[in-house]
Amino acid sequence: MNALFKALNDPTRRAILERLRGGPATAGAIAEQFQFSAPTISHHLDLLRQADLVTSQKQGQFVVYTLNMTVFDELLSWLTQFKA
Amino acid sequence: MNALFKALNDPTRRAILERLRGGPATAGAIAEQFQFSAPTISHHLDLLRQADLVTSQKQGQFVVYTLNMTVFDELLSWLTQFKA
DNA sequence: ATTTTATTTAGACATTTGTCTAAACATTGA
DNA sequence: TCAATGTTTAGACAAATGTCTAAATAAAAT
Repeated sequence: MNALFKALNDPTRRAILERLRGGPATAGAIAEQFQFSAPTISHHLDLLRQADLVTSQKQGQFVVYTLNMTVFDELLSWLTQFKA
Repeated sequence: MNALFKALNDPTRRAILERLRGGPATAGAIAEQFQFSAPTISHHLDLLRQADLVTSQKQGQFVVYTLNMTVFDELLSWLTQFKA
């Protein structure tokens, strides 16, 4: 839960999630979208993975990142606690 | 949206929200629940207010904090974007 | 009036965070 | 085998964050 909120607390990481909503993408393809360096994006992807918001599979020299929507359920149920 | 995620990215602040789920409470009553100093809790409450997650009304020498559930809708709709 | 109680503001300080460049690692292609 | 490409790791650094104590502000009680 901590890792989840931590991961979401950055506009770049949220933008990455939104990008991944359109389907899986390689680290490089994701990085192209932003002005930041590849290592910076790699670090953001790492935090997203730590929060289990994305998964990664190595495909040759590429690493493909995929959105993991399962975790959103956890957030949703935390949230629903307040809807009343 | 930034202030919202920022406010949620702290276990103490989330605990305050859950406390407030049981009804409004004064700054002092909230502070009692935690090991942190009153100024620290005051600062947390300030961040929650900046995110519009709570409102505050002064009542005599007390300040009463109330949960604002409206903002959860915003978060919910951001979230639903991913459910599909 | 003065003191007590409730809360916030100010300032300090250690830790965490987001970014970078340089270097390492791994895979593909010549 | 060597060079190019894609990605991550390591280390540095400024900025942001969470905490504290001391002081300020405001209302209530004596």
